[in-house]
Amino acid sequence: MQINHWLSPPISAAAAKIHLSKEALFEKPLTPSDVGKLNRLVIPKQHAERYFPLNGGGGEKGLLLGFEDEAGKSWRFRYSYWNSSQSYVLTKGWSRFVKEKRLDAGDIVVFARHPDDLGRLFIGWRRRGGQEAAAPPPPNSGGWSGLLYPAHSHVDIHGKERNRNSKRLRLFGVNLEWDEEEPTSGSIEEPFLEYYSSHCPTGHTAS
Amino acid sequence: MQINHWLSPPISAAAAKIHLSKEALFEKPLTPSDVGKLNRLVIPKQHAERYFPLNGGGGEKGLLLGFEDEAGKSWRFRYSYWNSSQSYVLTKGWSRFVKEKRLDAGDIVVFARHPDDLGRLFIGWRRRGGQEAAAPPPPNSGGWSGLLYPAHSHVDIHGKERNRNSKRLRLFGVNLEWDEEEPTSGSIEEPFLEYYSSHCPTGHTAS
DNA sequence: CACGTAACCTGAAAT
DNA sequence: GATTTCAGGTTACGT
Repeated sequence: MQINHWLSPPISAAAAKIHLSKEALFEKPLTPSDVGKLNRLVIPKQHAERYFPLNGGGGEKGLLLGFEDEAGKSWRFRYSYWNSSQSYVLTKGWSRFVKEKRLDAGDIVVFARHPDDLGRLFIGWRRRGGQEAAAPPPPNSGGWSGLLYPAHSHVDIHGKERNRNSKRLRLFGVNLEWDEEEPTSGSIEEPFLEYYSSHCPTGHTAS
Repeated sequence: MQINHWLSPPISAAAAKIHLSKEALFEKPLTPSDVGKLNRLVIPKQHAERYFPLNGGGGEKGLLLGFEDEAGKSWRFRYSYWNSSQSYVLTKGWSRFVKEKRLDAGDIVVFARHPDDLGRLFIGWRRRGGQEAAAPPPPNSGGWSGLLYPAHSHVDIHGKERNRNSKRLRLFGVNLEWDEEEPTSGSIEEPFLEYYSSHCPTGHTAS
């Protein structure tokens, strides 16, 4: 069963904002092309236009987007719109990210931003679902050194990525979403932190 | 056995200059990309910077280089530096040359200049090596209506192209280099002229 | 709007 | 082992 890691159960958005450092934007399950020789990541149009708008003036040659990963490492990607395929893509720099993180088709890339500085972007990832609950994650099985909360009220509601067994709760104008099945025992935060931070070089663990 | 056509045996540079009309600069064995759909010829950096320097002032958008072929026909190519690949290229005009000369991968393009007018450039070519010594060259098997001598004293001394069985002689400040094995019978000039000029429409043959 | 070509990008290989 | 080179790709754009 897939755990939706950043949509933790009964935490209010305000409470989350206090000790969570990232605002989730969207996820992209990687296609074979996303991790293959095309050296590009297609960003679903609805997310691209909502969070990374290219309003013409943004530059016909696209722009450079800077992200931080779970270790605080900086990643800069060229972001542009391809008329030929009518799609938004990350190009230059993307293949290096795929290689360093050993990403494969089915793995999921997570985009987020700083709640108080919307220009500060983060990129995370996790291994493709199916094994997390069945076995302890191997080292480097996922990346992000912090908690997340959703940025808006309709995360993938219409997308294929939405977990149809999840539950939603609207608090303080923000919808929260989480999985009901197979709740983790004990603290709701520890497994998440354990999972995401076990290999984090900056030491942001749940201790 | 490949004949090094412009590095003829015991001819002094001065003698050569009297009746040879071209100063050899360098050769480029054509890659599949050089003759393919990329419509560009990559000029090895060492040769580009030595003979076709683009000193910034040459124009960030490159410059137009004019050459004469074996028939005296004028060819103009756009010559520029690609920052992305850190390489010097001939672009505009190149594909027409490839098509007219029927150049294929492995064929060799030869660059030369006028000894007394260094701004006068020549471009020649020959079919890929391996058959010249084994069989008489077919019509249109190579192009250049003149003799060549090396432009400088260290042609590929450190490169892979240098024939390790060749001999060198320094005369008048110019190193000459030639193969000792399998010397051509008779005149040292006739095979060269025969080979390069057999199809020359202007009739500059060895007659 | 299809085609030709300029410019950009990357991986592999050489150094 | 980091850097440079360049062959082989890509997209973008002008005609």
